[in-house]
Amino acid sequence: MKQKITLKHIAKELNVSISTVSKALKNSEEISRDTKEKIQAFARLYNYKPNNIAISLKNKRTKNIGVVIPDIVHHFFTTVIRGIEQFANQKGYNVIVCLSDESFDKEVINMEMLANGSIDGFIMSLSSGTQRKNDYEHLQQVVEQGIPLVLFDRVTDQVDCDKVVIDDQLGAYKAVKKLLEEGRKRVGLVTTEDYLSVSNKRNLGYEKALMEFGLTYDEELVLKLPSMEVDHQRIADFLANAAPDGLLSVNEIFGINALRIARDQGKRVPEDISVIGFTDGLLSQYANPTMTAIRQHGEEMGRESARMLIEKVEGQSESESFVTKILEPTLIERESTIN
Amino acid sequence: MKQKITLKHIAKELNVSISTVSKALKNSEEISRDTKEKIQAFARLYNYKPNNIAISLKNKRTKNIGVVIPDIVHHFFTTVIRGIEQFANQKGYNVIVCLSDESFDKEVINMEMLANGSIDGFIMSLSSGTQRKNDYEHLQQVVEQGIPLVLFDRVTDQVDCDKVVIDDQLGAYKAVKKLLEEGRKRVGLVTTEDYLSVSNKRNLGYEKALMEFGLTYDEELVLKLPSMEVDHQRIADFLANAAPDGLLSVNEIFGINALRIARDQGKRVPEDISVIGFTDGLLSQYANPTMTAIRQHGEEMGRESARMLIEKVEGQSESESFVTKILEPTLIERESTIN
DNA sequence: CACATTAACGAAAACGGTTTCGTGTTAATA
DNA sequence: TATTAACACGAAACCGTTTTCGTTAATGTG
Repeated sequence: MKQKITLKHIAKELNVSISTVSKALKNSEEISRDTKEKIQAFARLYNYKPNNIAISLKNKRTKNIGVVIPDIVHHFFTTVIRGIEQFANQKGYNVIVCLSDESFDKEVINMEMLANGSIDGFIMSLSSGTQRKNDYEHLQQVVEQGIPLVLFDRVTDQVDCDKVVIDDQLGAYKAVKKLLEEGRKRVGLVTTEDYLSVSNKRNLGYEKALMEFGLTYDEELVLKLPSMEVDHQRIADFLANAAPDGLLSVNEIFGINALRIARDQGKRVPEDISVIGFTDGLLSQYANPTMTAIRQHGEEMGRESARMLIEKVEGQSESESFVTKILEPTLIERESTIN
Repeated sequence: MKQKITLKHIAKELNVSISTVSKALKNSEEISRDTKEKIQAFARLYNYKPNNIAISLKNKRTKNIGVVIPDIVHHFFTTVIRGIEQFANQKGYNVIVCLSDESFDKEVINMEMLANGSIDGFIMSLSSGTQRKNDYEHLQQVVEQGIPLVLFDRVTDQVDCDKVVIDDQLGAYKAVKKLLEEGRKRVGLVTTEDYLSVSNKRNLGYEKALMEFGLTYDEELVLKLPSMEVDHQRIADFLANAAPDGLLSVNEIFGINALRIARDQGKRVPEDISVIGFTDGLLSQYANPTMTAIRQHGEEMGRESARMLIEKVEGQSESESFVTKILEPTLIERESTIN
């Protein structure tokens, strides 16, 4: 087993000091050509690579960024990670992924683990547990310690930091407008309970579009599910009782299920009911019929988050200015609505 | 901005030495009750947390594990990561995710970055680029340096290390057997070119089942796609020309597409053609018709990989014994086959 | 020849911990 | 009273780098 070689080894072997080796490998002017060549050759021969940990300790910079997300088995988050990776990697950063599993406690634990020197900054999306609890002390702490933080998608205005979101209200508005322009009269909404920031905004967009078309918000047409779990029965009952002729779902999975259930109930899609779902993941593309969707641009969101974070991390500027970047959602029309 | 507090700060503030503080916080017997209480109270008050990097440097253990996978926007890998996270987190480890993007070069770069002290061990699945190139030097190097390595799913027997796979051959065999038992006479296979280890084994299982039913391997019934890209045209041509009445796909996405294309060609599924796809991700569950699938047990694979890796990392045993854990694939029957 | 300058290198501190090995003080023992 | 053991703590090495600040010897200058 070839143990990793250190400066000390090289120094001893070549009868020079550690500092000389260090300088030689950095091509310092201080060291003579002869010595540098000798040392560099030796280092190359033994495949010397500096120890990241030691360097991190010295510079107080790890070149790691911590990403904390609620769930990874979720196409949207997965595309965001890809975007983050893309940008971060190219800048020489590694990505440490932690899953909060939608739990406040896990979110806190993960952040505390990472905040003790393991990372240079955080990119995160709040767990539903955290949004429900409405407690952001752990984020405040991180910010106070001077660790850069970028929030994406599920954000809160109770924490001052950089943020990247899509215009959720606009997205919902676009979708509902599309449905109303099709001539739908009873446009329903499948959403989660109010604690989730994004759902909230999407609900607003839904209302706004209704108003604009002279319709009023009808509670009967809104199904609020308590969690991310798909509750088939409640969706089925909702579709049967409220009898919507258009439907917006705040996420993909509810939308896909609604689509299926509607068909099982003998409704034709899109003739009897047209459906639009948020996110635009693989399921929307491959469902039958394919589902019209609001694209959230996860990859761009990830890249942008990484860009903003790394700028803060590397920026010497102590400027306490935070920006919120708002991406525009795109309506992708497919078979579940009328073209 | 509250800067993180260190042992040195506490020591100075309390007029004791750094060693005393360190020992006191570890509740060492060496330190008097009074002093310990004083120090511990102070540390708690200022929310002292030891610096991970410093500890890592000292113990030469980072409590990080590196996961290198070809792609993250892929349900299977995503479930594996979740399994890894689950186990690793509970053991106090963080997970650094790197994407090779199916590229040999990126795989090498990522591993080299991490191998210089950033992680205690690797869990990885080979990129297609690597399998195509058939070059595993970077893995050999890691192993030689004494860094534990666990390969999962896409493995190679050219590297001696722990491995976790499903019995791909058996999976394909089960699927094809199911199709043949339905009475299918022309069972086709959609696969990738031979360089991918898993595809290879699945092809073998396909052949084995055919043989067992007295059929011979017919090249016309096998479509080998050159990459992971979905080539609609070739799939359509294949379905039209070879006219299979049963189909196994080595991955989900090819399967789903084949299913769609077959229907577009006027074929009824499963009456005219029944389809089984590997992986069993969300698409299989939500396709229309839902797709019968070979479940790969990604989460279990992840947990198992993490378990094996951490055992090696923490095990003092220099036992050079490597095991390959083989998980049994499960056939999940759905609408795309006849029950 | 005395002095200043420069080239080439090493010693040591620092990053933030852990840990081994003293060392001074006090109390117990002979 | 002299010896010893236990107690409570500090000094220093160490992990692997980087970097500042000497230090030495050779060279150049007047």
